[in-house]
Amino acid sequence: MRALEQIFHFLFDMYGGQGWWPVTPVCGCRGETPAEPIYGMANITEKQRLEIIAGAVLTQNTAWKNAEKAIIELNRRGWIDVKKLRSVPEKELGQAILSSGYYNQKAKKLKAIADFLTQHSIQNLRKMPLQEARSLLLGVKGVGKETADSILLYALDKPIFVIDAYTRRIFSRLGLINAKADYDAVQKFFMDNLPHDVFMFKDYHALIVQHAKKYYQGKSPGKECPLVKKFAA
DNA sequence: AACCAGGACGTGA
DNA sequence: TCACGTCATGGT
Repeated sequence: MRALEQIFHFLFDMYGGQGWWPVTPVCGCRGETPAEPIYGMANITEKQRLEIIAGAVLTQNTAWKNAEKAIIELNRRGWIDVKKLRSVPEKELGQAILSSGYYNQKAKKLKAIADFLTQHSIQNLRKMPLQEARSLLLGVKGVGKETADSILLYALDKPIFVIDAYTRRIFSRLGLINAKADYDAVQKFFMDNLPHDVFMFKDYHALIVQHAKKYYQGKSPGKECPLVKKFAA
């Protein structure tokens, strides 16, 4: 099964490297605030890792643009900080992230994660074996499989493949997975057929989102998708 | 003006 | 296990 690797290269040639996770310029922490999202992120800061974790929650079933506004507001208030997230009243936190939708639930989730990070620091989580960190994350209320895996991959640099609704749409359309397959089965399929490379995993998922936004929204998903004629079974 | 966005969780069958 | 309701703002 080389299809998955071939599709990655096809998408990479088509769109180029995506440089996910998109860290906001205001969380730059590199002296100057860059005008555009930072690509590569080999030496990301602790604060940026926390911003990614918060972003993973804020973008749940929400357009990234709306989540991003909330992230910028959190930065503006100086709340991309574990202690701040814990100490600020939940109601105020909700107001700060209003634009991301589900703001009451997400305020609770951010607090739950902040509490969790007090017990298990980002540094410790990074040193931890993948599965151990994963099960700990899944124990946090509001953190499901996709969010946990997004955090593991993009904030903690762990080699795990993120599955989302877009992944299902594209690859079931190609006939490579069953549309009703559960999260773990789809993830296993990708991880069994790809080298476990963190940078590739990051860009692959980002490319899937980019591609899906172009060809898999609206009525008749996948209509003009160039992957279909080349890779559909 | 419906419809949907880079989901997760609680509930009842 | 599985289907379904709930949470909610902002763009098309």
